Amino acid sequence: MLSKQEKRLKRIIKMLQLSNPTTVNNLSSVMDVSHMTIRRDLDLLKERNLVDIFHGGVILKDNNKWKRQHPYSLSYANKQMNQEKKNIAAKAAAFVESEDIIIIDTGSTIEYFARSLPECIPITVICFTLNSLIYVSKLKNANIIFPGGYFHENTLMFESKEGIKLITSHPATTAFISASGVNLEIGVSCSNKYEFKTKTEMMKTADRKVLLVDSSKFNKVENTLFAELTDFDVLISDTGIPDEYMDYCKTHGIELILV
Amino acid sequence: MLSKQEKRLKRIIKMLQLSNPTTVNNLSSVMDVSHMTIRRDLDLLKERNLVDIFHGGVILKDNNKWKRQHPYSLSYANKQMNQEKKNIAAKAAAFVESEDIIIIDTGSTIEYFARSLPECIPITVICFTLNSLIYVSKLKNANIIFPGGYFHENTLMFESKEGIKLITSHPATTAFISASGVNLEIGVSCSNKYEFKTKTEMMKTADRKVLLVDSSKFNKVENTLFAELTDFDVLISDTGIPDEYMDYCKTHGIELILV
DNA sequence: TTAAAAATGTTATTATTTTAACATTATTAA
DNA sequence: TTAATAATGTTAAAATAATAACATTTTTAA
Repeated sequence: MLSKQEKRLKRIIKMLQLSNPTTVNNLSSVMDVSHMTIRRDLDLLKERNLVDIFHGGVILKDNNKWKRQHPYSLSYANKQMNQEKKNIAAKAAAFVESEDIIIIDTGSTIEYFARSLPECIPITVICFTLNSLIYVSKLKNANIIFPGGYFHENTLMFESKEGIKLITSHPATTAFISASGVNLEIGVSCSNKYEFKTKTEMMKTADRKVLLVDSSKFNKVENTLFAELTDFDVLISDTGIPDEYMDYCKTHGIELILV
Repeated sequence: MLSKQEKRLKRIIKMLQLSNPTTVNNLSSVMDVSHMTIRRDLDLLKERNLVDIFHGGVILKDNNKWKRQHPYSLSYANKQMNQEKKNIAAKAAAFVESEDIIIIDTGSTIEYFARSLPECIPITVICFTLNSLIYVSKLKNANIIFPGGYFHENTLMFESKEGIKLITSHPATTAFISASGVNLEIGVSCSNKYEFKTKTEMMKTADRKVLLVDSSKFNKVENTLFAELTDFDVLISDTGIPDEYMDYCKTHGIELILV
């Protein structure tokens, strides 16, 4: 026999399946318990990873949503910064203008960026990861250039000498680049050696360099250094970055955007 | 040209597609407009029946018309021959052996072939279409080489000079090739001029050439001729092919397999 | 049954969001 | 260009929701 509370939890889930999301007030009035009881129930459901709570209500989590919809996405180890990444990506998308030739890097933030690209202005997109390609290829307004090469499963990236040549011969107006480590003294780094050539080539050819990194990457150094922070024109991150980086950007003329 | 507001509306929908629901505050901060502007936008979207508004935020209606189809498969004009294509693909997959380096062509039959590839022997796959890549990239037993280039939406194919070089520098043991026209006198043809270089290069470098075509393609000639029938070592088709092709294969030493 | 524990309810305070009125800025058409 | 109009921004007051502390009820187990 289920406890009263467990029965309520089941009923909440059922109600959510009927209309998602719903409000604390609605649940409270329909189930004839106080809003505090509902809130405590929701806290439990949240702990069990079944719902998300927002100001005023709840939404049912679709746990398999990610896998079902996007089987080619990276299996993100750290989903902690997902909202920040999405916001950073959305901000970056505003930098894309009509007739731009943009080149985009690897990583989950960049995948979100690819998913945020405008659909109403003509652009050319150079990309070299499968996860981004899947979204970019849907754009009706984009020419797509994919410098191919050898496949790396962990990043879903392709790279080769020939691919580098394709990048070199198509100078981008803006490069949107990610990193797994950003350090004032040491520089900007990534996790895989094979990324180096592609990253540095993007940096060389692109007119404007935009770095997209969430704040969790700051003060870290990963195994492959590929740029100085001053090599970038724009840095987009979230408000969690250390203060010294704000000062650094100011004094070194890097446009800093925090979401 | 869309108005600023319409652009914002599109962007709001996009952000919702990334994370649903979302808050007025989040939208306002990411898009750098006041919350009142967002509220007015949301009112519009609500009027258009695209979203629901609740205290604090918005949720995307799941009947929304912005949901795009997944266009990673070719929109097969002729689904008549689908079963034949699948059977042809399955037969062809039996030709793949351990340590093989195979290169695979464009088209729906080849997509079925990619989906039929063995999962238990180590192979290297060279492919250059998005639809095949999506299946090949799931294989745990395959090294993948993707000669990149410019994207062609109708065939989901990529091609470029640099891609050709990658093909040349990785001679395949077997090439699995498709065609949209097979004609005894004229030869084997495809529908798009841009396929020519890639197809002829595959033919040149591969040790063994296998042609996969269903019987509906016989006696047809499409605009770009890329080979003679005698250039192939194996022809896999279905029992609907004209008799003269059977004789031809016999007299010209082409292994003919009908499913 | 009863005391202890757990669950639920009540209330006031705090935090957040909404609304509405008006100011400012951008866009449009003459 | 200017005047008119539309779009967006600002602000303060009103409405709603969240939190926390404590009261009450229900459940549990001796």
